[in-house]
Amino acid sequence: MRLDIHNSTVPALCQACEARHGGICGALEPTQLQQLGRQTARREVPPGTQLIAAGVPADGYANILSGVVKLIKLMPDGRQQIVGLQFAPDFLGRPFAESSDVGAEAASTVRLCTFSRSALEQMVRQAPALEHRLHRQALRELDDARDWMMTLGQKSASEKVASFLLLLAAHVDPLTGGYSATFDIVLRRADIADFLGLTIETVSRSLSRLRRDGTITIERSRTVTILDIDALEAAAGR
Amino acid sequence: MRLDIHNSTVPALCQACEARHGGICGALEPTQLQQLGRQTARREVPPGTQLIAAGVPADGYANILSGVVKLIKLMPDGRQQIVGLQFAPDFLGRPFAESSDVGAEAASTVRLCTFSRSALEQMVRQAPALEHRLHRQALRELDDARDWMMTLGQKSASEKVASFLLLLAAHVDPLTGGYSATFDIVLRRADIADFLGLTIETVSRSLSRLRRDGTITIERSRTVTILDIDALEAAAGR
DNA sequence: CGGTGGATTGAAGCAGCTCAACTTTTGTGG
DNA sequence: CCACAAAAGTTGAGCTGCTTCAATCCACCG
Repeated sequence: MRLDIHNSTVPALCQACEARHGGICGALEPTQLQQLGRQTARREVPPGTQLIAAGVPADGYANILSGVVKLIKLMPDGRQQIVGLQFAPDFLGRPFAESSDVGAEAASTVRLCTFSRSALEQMVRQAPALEHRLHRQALRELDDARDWMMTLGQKSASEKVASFLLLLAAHVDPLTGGYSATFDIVLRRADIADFLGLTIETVSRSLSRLRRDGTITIERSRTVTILDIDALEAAAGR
Repeated sequence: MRLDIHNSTVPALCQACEARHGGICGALEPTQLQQLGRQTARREVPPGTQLIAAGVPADGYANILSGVVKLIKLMPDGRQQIVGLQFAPDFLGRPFAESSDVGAEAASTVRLCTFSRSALEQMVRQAPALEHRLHRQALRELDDARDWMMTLGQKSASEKVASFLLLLAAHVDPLTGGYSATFDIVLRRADIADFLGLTIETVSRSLSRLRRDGTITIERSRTVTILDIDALEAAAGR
C-alpha cells in the first residue's frame, strides 16, 4: 500500500496530506491532483472558529486534515442542536446549494485544505469519480444522522452519554479502524449536551456514574480512558 | 411545461408515472426511459408490507408512485425509531451497499415502480446525470434527517407533534409545493410516537390540546384540518 | 349487535431539568 | 513559580413534563 505516495507527479502538499486516501481526493489522478493543488490553501484555525454560517452563502469547501468540526443547527429562540461531528478526512461543505442551513464550527484546533466552489465544480466535471466519492460520503453521513436519531429519540440519558463516548473512540484517530482506548473529549460539556439533547448537569452526572462504575476514567475533565469496553457498549444500549 | 409527456418514444408506463419529473427518472432521455421501462415492474402493496428488511441484502430499488413509506431503525431490545418518511416521487433503497441498516415499511397503500440493482447500475453507467439525481436526493434526505434531529433533541412533546403535522401537511400532496389544509394522518399513534420519541399517550394528549386550542380539527382520529396555520407553526417552535 | 384494535383520558411515579452552591481547571500577571 | 480571577465542571435538592399503568371510549367489521 501507499506505493504511489512518493510519486513526484503528486503535489507535495497532497503527498503528505492525511486526507489523501480516505477522503475525496483519493478519486483523483496525479495530474488532477496537481491541478487541484494549485487552487487549494491550507488553513489552521483555533477552536471556536466559525467555518460555515447557517443560511449564508458559503465561500467554498474544505477537506478536514485534522481536528473535529461541529455541525450546528439553531432555533429562532436560541436552542441549538449539534447534528453531526466531522473528523479527518471528511469533506466539509454542502455541494449543489448556495448555502446550508447547518453551521460548522471548529471544536478543536482544525487544519483544513480549502478550495473554492468553482474549483470543486471544475474537478467534478473532469473526474466523475469525484462526484461518486461525494455521493458516498453523503450516504455515510445520512447513515450516521439516522443512527443518531435513534440515540436522540429512544435512548436514556446515560445510554446517550455512553453512545457519545463510543462515537468519539471510533473516530478521533482517523488511522485505526476500531476504538481508541484513550482519547480526549474535545467538546465542552455544553457541546456534548447540545449533541445529546440533554443538560450539562445530566451529562456530568452520567459521566461521573460511568467513572464510579469503573467503566472509564477521566483526567482533568478531558482525557477519557475506556477500562471496560463491553460495559460501555452495554451502557450504550447495544 | 410537460410538453414532452406525450412523446410516443416515452414508455407508456412512464408517460403516466407521477415520479417522472420530480424523481430520478427526470434525468433520463426517452431512449433511456424505454430501456429502463423494460426492466421495471409496478407493484401495489397494502399498509404494513415490509419493503426493505434492515441488514438483509436488498433485492432491488424502487420509485414511490404514491403513498407513504416509513424508514425504521430497531434496537436489540425492541425499541424502534422511525428515522424518516418517504413520499412520492422519492427513490427508495440504499445505493452502493449490499444492505441497509434501516428497514422500510409501507405506512399506507403504496404503489411502487421497482427495478433490480443491476438495472440501476446499468442506467447509472449510461447516464451520469442519474447518479447526480441520486446524490441530490441523498443530500435532501440528509437535510431532512438533521432537521428532525433538531426536533428530537430540542423540542418539547407538543412542539414535536405540531412539527409532525406540518411535515405531513407539506408532503402528503406531491403536487403542491406548500401546505395542505386537510390531509390524512396515515400513521397510527404508535408510529407517530416512534417517529417523535414519545409515547402514544403523550402524542394523543398533544393532539387533543391542539384541537382544544382551535388550531386543528381531527375527524375519526385520522383526518386533520389545519384551522390556524400560524398558530401551528408557533406551536412547532418556529 | 358484540368484539377487537386503536385512541383518549386520568392518576401516580420518576427521569431529567432547574436552580444553586461548590470544586476543578485554565489562563494571566506579578 | 505562585496568586488570583474567570471559566468550566461537579454535585445536591427540589420541581416538572413526560412516562407508566389503568380505565374508558370509539370506529370498524363480521
